[in-house]
Amino acid sequence: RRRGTVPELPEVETVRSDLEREVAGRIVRRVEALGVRTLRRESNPARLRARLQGRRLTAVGRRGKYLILRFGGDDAAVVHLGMSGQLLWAAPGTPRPRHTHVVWDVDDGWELRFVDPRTFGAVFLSAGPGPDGEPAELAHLGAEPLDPRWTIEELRASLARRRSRLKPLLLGQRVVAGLGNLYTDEILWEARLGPERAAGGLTGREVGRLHAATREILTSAIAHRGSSLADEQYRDLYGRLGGYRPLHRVYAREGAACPRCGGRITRAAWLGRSTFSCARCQG
DNA sequence: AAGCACACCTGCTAGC
DNA sequence: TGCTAGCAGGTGTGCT
Repeated sequence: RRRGTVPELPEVETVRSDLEREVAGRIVRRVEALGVRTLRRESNPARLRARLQGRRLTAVGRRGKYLILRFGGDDAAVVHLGMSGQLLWAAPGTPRPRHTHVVWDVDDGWELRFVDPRTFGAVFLSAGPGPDGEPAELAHLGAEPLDPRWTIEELRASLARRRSRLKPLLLGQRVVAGLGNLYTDEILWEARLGPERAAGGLTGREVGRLHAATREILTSAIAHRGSSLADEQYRDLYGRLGGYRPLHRVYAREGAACPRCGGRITRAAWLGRSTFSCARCQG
């Protein structure tokens, strides 16, 4: 079976850095919002036009899997790629692909396009920054795992006394932001921790391994510009594939030998999703 | 209150 | 060969 890649932190960060280099500094001439479901919260096409047209995109940020397009002052548009969303940089006159839901038309005629067949993605205007300066709508998100301020102690404290199993907790975005099904499996393998371990039962040493593995896997995946699997669904701003796939240790490798211990990698169906792990060396 | 089930959606694939 | 059921999964909501 072909298994898909959906954008998680490394893929979103790759798009963020592409946007920062390519689109930041340009003025948005026109905004078109064509998607019925894509605009979320209080946003609608008229409000998007009123707030963004004629404005300069000053910077592009990221929080978890959310992209933040900053337009100066407190004005920001938040983009989530959902499961099939792509932000694509397109030359003037290039035909728009199917499922193009939002288009930012910049000063020289190039277009930033939000293309999203499954419409799980989202675009909305932020109502304003929260206490941390990020859009208030993202205040529920947990730690930013590559932020140097994220410590082992903070992770230990947020896992303590939690009865949830490790994998669902990491997928929940409230302890750590930005992990999805693929990188959670890769991180738990790297940390030698079973996905069904009770989160509150980790030793100090195991919390340290989880913290280090999270940083290591995400940093490596960003360096390879993210993962694209067989469906070639994930693309960067220029439509190119990510290069991290050959480095996957467990994800979508059911039946293969564990690269660490030679055990058999298994797939378990869980809460409506797949979990890949090595039962022999993940304790 | 935390943890879980479920809805949302399209493209692709296995299986008849 | 043509059709369809099933799977893939991030997030928000609502129930227990």
